[in-house]
Amino acid sequence: MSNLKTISSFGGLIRELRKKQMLPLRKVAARLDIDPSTLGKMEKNTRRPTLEQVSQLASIFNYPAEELMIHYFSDLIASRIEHLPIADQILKATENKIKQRKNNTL
Amino acid sequence: MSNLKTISSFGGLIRELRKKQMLPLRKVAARLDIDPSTLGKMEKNTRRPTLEQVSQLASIFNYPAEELMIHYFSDLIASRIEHLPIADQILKATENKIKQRKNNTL
DNA sequence: GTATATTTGGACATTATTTGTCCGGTAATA
DNA sequence: TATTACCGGACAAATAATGTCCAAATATAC
Repeated sequence: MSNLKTISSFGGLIRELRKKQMLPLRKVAARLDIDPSTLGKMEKNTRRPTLEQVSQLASIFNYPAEELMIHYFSDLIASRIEHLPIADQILKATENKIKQRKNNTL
Repeated sequence: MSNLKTISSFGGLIRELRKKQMLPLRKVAARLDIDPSTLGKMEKNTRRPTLEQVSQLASIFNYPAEELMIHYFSDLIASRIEHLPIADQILKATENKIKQRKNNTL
């Protein structure tokens, strides 16, 4: 039940992964070289990890880094625009811009 | 020729709008209460306006605020992820999350 | 071609946001 | 009950975003 469609947040996902391996925050936090409290906040989506921490987490939990990155960035973007009525249009426009810019530099 | 599909950047758009009205940076900057240089950078996409400045620009140029906002946010997001090979998947995941969260709070 | 106005870009300053710590309280577990 | 884990708020440090100033480059008007 933990694929991109059912797990909705980065924090929820890494918490699941940690629980599955029966690790306390303390242990994982030590490997990331941060305070357990900070990691706890990441799991509650009130703090964001750095990109490097995202890779480290993927490696610690032996989880595909790419998928974790997708969760990381989509959370980041969603948090920024989900409250707007034009969120959908923004995403479409973004898609178009990226396509267009890619073509222009080929 | 200045619709969402052909104009690719926020800066390019506001520059076009300003030129169409034959206004120097100086004049528009004065209305935004910022240095002309800052506005110039916004037009070159090396500085971002605040959200309030986006509305002000819409009003100054008599351009639909919503559309300008779409340009603003899509530029913001594109700049952050366009260099990634997984950009597209991120956008899809974002879309899904937003949909899902909207349903969960209905 | 000179004078004037506009635009550009870099160094620096200011402010806002993000990330992290510390610590005291609460909840769960042995 | 003792121990371990987790939570959450106040504060601190680091980073990023926004803005200014100024001098050089460009364009426009005379």
